[in-house]
Amino acid sequence: MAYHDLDELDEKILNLIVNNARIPFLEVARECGVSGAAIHQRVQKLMNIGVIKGSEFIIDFEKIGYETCAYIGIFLNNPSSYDHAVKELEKIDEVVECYYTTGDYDLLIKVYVRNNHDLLSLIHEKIQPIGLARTETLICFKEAFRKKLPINFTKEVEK
Amino acid sequence: MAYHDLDELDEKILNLIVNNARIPFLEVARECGVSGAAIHQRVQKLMNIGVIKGSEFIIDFEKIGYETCAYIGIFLNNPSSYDHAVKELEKIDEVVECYYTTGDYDLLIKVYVRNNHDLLSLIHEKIQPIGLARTETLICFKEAFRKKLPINFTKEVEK
DNA sequence: GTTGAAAAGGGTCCCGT
DNA sequence: ACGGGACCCTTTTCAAC
Repeated sequence: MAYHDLDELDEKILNLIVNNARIPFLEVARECGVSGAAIHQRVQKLMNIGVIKGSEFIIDFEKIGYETCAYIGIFLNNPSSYDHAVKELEKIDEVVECYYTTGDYDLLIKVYVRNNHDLLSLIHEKIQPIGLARTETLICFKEAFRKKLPINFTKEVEK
Repeated sequence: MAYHDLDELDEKILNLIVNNARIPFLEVARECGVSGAAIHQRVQKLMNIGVIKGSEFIIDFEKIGYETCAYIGIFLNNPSSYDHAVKELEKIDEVVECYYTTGDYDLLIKVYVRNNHDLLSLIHEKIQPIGLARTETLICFKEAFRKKLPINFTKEVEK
């Protein structure tokens, strides 16, 4: 089932719940003018088809001691080592996101550490030993903003 | 109030709820061996001090038609234009994250678009007109994984 | 800061349409 | 696929410890 089979109600529900996972479904129901059971069914459907992958609380990692966030571009020695590198990177707690990329790097990862000193240790003692060609680090010293893509698949937006 | 004032119970609660915003607090209470009211109060406190910034449903954007994700490194013409650039970038729907960075770029942003064609339009028609020196695009053609940092602030982990 | 209980409200399921 | 309703569990509040 693709998103083409989803309708305006699915879209409205998604936009209502995406920024607040704790919103009561009955409130969503009232907003949408349908019953709570309908919302319940729709959300269930959206989870079954994988459009909704889960929910999470958003934590301010800076406030709990992880004051350094960085992106690290990774160059692999050879293409065959992709899977191995990803598997090893996934084992490292501090690595929270990992992408296959085109362009300069082979992989791009996002990491959280307590401070710059820990960043260096992380790279030297955990990331480099995996067996990469080279890495390039980009420290994020401030998150300017973070927001959600408006969900919109029923009518294409005009350019 | 800093994270140093948080205790093992706060830590345990955070680890239990961070990957499931819909978990009943009573279930958390049972896991932690305290009352539901205690969990309720703790979560309230964690929100008040900003450790919990909110909650969200995790959407698979690929499944709703946004098949291209990219990071774009931005070079500004001059340092004074930081704030203006950030303000303008925030207005663009497709830009979902923005960081001040050290290293090669001045800013790093994350964008979601429907396809590569839309990525080009986005850069040429919305991002470049803000008045930047140059941009460098890095397309993520697959998210290898995404996970959460284990929350751990009571005892420092040994290296 | 935590508890237990009470009141209010939401989640879930089943059946009828 | 949706609505109504029943049942049960959860959220939220508050007095008391």
